[in-house]
Amino acid sequence: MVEVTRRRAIEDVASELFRAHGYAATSVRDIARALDIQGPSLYAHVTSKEDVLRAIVDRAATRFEQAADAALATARAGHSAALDPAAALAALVRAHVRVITDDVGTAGVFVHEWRALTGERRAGILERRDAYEARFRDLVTDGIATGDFELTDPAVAAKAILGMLNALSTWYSPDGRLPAGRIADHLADLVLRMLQGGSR
Amino acid sequence: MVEVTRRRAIEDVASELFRAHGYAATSVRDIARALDIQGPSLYAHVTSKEDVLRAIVDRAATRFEQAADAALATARAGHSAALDPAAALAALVRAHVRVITDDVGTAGVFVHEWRALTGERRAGILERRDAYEARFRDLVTDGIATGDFELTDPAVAAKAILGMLNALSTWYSPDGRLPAGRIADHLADLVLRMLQGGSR
DNA sequence: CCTACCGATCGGTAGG
DNA sequence: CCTACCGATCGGTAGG
Repeated sequence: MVEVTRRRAIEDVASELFRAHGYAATSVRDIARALDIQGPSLYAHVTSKEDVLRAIVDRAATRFEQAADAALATARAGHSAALDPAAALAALVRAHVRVITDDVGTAGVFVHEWRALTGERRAGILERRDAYEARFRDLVTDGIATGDFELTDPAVAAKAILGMLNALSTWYSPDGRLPAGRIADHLADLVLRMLQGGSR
Repeated sequence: MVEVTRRRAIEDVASELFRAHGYAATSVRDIARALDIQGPSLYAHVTSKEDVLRAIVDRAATRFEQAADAALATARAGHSAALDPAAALAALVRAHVRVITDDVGTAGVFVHEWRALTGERRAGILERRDAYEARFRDLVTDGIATGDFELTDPAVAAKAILGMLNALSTWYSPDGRLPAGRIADHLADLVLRMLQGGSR
């Protein structure tokens, strides 16, 4: 968390507080206190408390989207013809896990606190969340079509995968037993096995 | 949600509001309004807002624990000797799903809003959550020992399973496409496949 | 970035 | 279960 601007420092501090205590339970003065300034001084840098939340959630959404773009582009690069659904999904899972472990505060806010947004901001982020979930669902559907995956409901599978991955934002700690890379290995493995079913 | 006492009606209304908007974002007057009474009138039935949360979370914890007890007792009943870990875990998953779908408001509060508890109440519920998670983890460990399951980290697997099941409290609706029973079928299937790995 | 301050709302109490 | 009310805190503004 090396901040270049004051605005960014505010968002970093706020994302950690929002993740730990929730948006509604975090006051503007709590954020200010963590930065060693007075509450009203925050308004020299932000227009409202909700705007801070919007900025955090927006940035997190962008990070998830870009990581997914990069992961799928790489997975596709290897294969001139059709995409290997299992390899693509594994890449997508690893990318998602990396976004969370790289900044568990921001990711946790994206996962849990977007509900505190109102009006258009809420609608906009809901749309992006749905589109992101669709990437997982579509890949599962592809894998069923190619015969790589063996299951009947891609929508439930996508909800299950994202639920299991997003829970990471509640239990991951950089100081934990497992390094982020090992966790990504385990989760990608669990997801693939869940979908592939195998000859059993 | 057929309430016998006023106190229970308060908890039912509050659990739905807490689940939908969060504990901190729900005011005592919001709860009262949903019951068509004045805010202060609530205090004839409860001692504090946090006590309402505590009661909801306590009851939810008890429901999860009792459902797990019953599921494991049934799974054990069939086998005079050693327990079949796959069958036991499937029963545990189904029981967990049923508790959520039977009352998604209360379950959602248990899953997400217990953090708003303070002091001893928070510590107490954290202990019960840990013990509950240990049931899943221990069954996974058993299954690895018997050779039924094929994976290396039971702790990560337990977190993954509960994360995927608990996400149900954010997307399940009684009016949804799939009836609760079908969802339980899908999730139990996904969990078992995730653990069994198979000969692939 | 500060002090001084605003109206609104919060959880909760008194007294019926 | 009500009205009247409490001190504390909320997000935010004015004016430097």
